[in-house]
Amino acid sequence: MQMQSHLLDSTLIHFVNNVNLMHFPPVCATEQVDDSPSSHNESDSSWSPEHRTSAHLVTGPGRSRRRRIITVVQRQAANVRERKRMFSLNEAFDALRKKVPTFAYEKRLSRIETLRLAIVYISFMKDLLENT
DNA sequence: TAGGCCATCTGGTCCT
DNA sequence: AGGACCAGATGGCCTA
Repeated sequence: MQMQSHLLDSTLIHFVNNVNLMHFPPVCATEQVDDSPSSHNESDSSWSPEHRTSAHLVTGPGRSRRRRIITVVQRQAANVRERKRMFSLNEAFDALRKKVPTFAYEKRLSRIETLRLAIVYISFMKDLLENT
């Protein structure tokens, strides 16, 4: 048992040494579509603080014309929900970071690095299982 | 100082 | 109708 865990430890060290996140193959090169409805900025005359709480009429082709009126209170509540959602997402990332092997002195993995390392680690362990 | 990462805000869309 | 999810925009912080 001890020998087995030692074997696993050395294999993991080997794995960590060999993994190179910088050369992870790009998964999906998403097309850049420039019809983003949220690409508002200060130069947009309709975008003033007074208009921030009123829903904009969506007129783009293929877009729903359904319009949703959002009050300041609803917007603030939605912001709070979004913060909570992102917080729980980050908690999940932290949990995943703890499961993925890294050296202690290494800087904290970013979210994208954590995901990529987890993918590599899972396939590594899968191969290990199949070949023993 | 440029680039990477992250938090936050925001509006659109989907789902209940 | 309203919450969840998503993606774009933006600004701050940090590091090479």
